[in-house]
Amino acid sequence: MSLRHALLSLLSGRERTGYEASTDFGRSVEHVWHAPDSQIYPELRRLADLGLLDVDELPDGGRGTKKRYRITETGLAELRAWIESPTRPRPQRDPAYLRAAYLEWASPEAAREVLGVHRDVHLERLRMLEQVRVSLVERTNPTLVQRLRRYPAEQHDRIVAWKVYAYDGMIAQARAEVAWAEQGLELVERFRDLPPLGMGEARDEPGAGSGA
Amino acid sequence: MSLRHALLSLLSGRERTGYEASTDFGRSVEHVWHAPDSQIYPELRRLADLGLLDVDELPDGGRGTKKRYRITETGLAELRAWIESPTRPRPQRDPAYLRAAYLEWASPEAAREVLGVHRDVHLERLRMLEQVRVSLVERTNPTLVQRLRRYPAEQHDRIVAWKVYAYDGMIAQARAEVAWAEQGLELVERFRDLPPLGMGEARDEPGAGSGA
DNA sequence: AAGAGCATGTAAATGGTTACATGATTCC
DNA sequence: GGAATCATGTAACCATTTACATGCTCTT
Repeated sequence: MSLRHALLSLLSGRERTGYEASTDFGRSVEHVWHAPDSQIYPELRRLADLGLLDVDELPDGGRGTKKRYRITETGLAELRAWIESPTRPRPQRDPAYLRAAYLEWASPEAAREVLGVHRDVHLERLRMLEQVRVSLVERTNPTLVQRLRRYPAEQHDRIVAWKVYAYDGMIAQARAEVAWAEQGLELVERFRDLPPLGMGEARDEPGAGSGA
Repeated sequence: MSLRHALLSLLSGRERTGYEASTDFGRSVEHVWHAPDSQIYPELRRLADLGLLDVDELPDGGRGTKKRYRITETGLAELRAWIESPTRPRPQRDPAYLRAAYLEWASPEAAREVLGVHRDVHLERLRMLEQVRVSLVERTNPTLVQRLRRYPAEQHDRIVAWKVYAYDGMIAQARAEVAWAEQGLELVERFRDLPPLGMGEARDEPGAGSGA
């Protein structure tokens, strides 16, 4: 239910057309909350229906119309209320950790591959996050620059600080994932020569009648 | 789509009735993959329909029947194939990070509360994870003990090692969350005296016609 | 006699994924 | 002439959440 708040967050920076919202989303909020276009356009409309956004239909040179969305006072109040309310953390549900807990079933080659991909994916994410972090600290990030223009200079440090803070957290997460994958790769080597597990060696507990 | 594999993982340890599966799930796999009963029972049935589990209906002393589920060769093959295949990481979608990125909207009191809850939740999770880790290393964890009974002693170290590895990863994550929350609490104090952000000071960019 | 544990779910709603659909304009 | 970008979505499906539903047995 937070796509809603991701969009309100974005639109609290400046008004945007649906298209701008969806592309800017992909460049900024996306790193914190993923959503495809097919979710964004309908959600913008729903937010407008609820009065959290204002819409203007702009003629779009023969092409049809585009819509300009602007956050309302109600929308801002909703955003603020959400930001100020702690919510339970999302329940644990990460396939990588489930898989890791049962890697005794994988061949050493497959385990190496799985953990290698995990490391690489998070290394790449790490590089991306670090780049964005730099653009925030240097205040060259376009989405941030536009946001700052709306607020007095005394507010700028704080606005930037929370963005950087969020990225710092995700950077720490990404580094932890990389380190974890590397530990995993060491474990694979430690058990490299052990024969694979099979159902063959399964022995049923006495008393657990083997059906038929 | 991995509830399926969470259940196959659990049942690869030993056969269970639906009820045992759902309670044992809550004690073990749950820490890695959350699912409520209302998902578990129907999924067990689906897995049986697909031939990944065998079912025996056992009379349950007047009460009705209970079902005993046992993983099949096909089920084990499916589990193994899933474990050996890397999957894309789940897209980023954590409300805590979205919220953090816009904490300039919160009052210092609310921000303190939000971050404090985050820290406490993860501290508690951390303690739980560390306890389970100990029970794995000492091999007193009941679910683990039952699993080990099915495999030759030479396999035990590896089986335990991957479970511990998964918990180590989650422990690192929990610690990172706690540290991150604490950094956040420091940031709150740094901006304690800055007036709140409001829509009041919003200035529209020139050219962005103020509607109506 | 009450409460915990055994034993099993259904139903409705929400949220997210994937694939598809359309057509203009501007840049190379 | 073709690709990228602008500009919107719809539809079907799948997974997850939340709330509810039922009734027995064993222990205190």
